[in-house]
Amino acid sequence: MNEPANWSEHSARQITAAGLRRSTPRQRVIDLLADRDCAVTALEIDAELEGVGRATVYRAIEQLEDLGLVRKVDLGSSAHGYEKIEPSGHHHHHIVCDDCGKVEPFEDEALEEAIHDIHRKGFRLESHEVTLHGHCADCS
Amino acid sequence: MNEPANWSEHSARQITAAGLRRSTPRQRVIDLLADRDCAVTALEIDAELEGVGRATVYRAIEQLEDLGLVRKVDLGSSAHGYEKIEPSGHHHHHIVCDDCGKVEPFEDEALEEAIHDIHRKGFRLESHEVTLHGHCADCS
DNA sequence: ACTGATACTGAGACTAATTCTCATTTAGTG
DNA sequence: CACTAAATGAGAATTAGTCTCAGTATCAGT
Ligand SMILES: [Zn+2]
Ligand SMILES: [Zn+2]
Ligand SMILES: [Zn+2]
Ligand SMILES: [Zn+2]
Repeated sequence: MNEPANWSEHSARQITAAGLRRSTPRQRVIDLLADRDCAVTALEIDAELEGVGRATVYRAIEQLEDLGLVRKVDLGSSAHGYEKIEPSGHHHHHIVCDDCGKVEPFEDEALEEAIHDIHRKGFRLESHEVTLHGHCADCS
Repeated sequence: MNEPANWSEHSARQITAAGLRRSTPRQRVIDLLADRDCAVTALEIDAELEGVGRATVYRAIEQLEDLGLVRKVDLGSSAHGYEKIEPSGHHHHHIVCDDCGKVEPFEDEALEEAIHDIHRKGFRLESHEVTLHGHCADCS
């Protein structure tokens, strides 16, 4: 019961609520992110969105990040992408093949529980990122 | 019962075993990493090691990584550093303050168990990285 | 210790990713 | 419609990281 089609609308509303305007270029970035279920890099977005400037793509991502609508994910070998954050809190983590760079999403309830049980005085925890590294079948 | 003073020697031995030579510049990179208990960025190493070229720093890091002597760690906001890998397998993960960028190491046994229980067909898992994000006391 | 083969090195050119600047356009308000 | 400020795109600037290459240093063999 996810709401992939709604994240775009939800984000547009949050953008407005934050006092920002509804511009076409930014909305196109939002729509592209809404369509993807896993990480996309800033340059991929830039390349895919003809007519939208690089600067705009980076700015949009930054704003969405600030509003907690998008999260940055480490994709190994110095690359990183962004993916939408479902308001439900439902999310996944990533396994990356250190040989070919393939990235695969995964979910694990026990892992989530272990993380939720971590408390650190002097820190208000808000999110987490887990990346498993290994070698995929093709690279073994 | 850690062996912080020995990692440097251990690494030097592995370097030799891999057919590489014992050069002073590379050894200086190793020694610097041996001294640190948490992540250092490549540029920090470069800045701290007068007389050692940037290229050499990056090359040394890459070789140490390939030999499994050093691991890359994500430090939030597009920065990443490297830290030595204890032969014992003993390691820590990181909490980063999304406001000021402060990074703090932590260890959690339950988390490690949860991670070790994860199996993914089509993937031979070898290592993992966990980063908790939040706000430190100073930034709240 | 001398020698040769070759790993290693530093300087700086180069590339790629991201940020910044600024003149122009556009959304939203009245 | 008119005004104001947010937003945009082109491209310059900055940063991080990689590559090239001519000279240097390591090490095995003598
Ligand atoms: Zn993903
Ligand atoms: Zn999680
Ligand atoms: Zn650390
Ligand atoms: Zn661990």
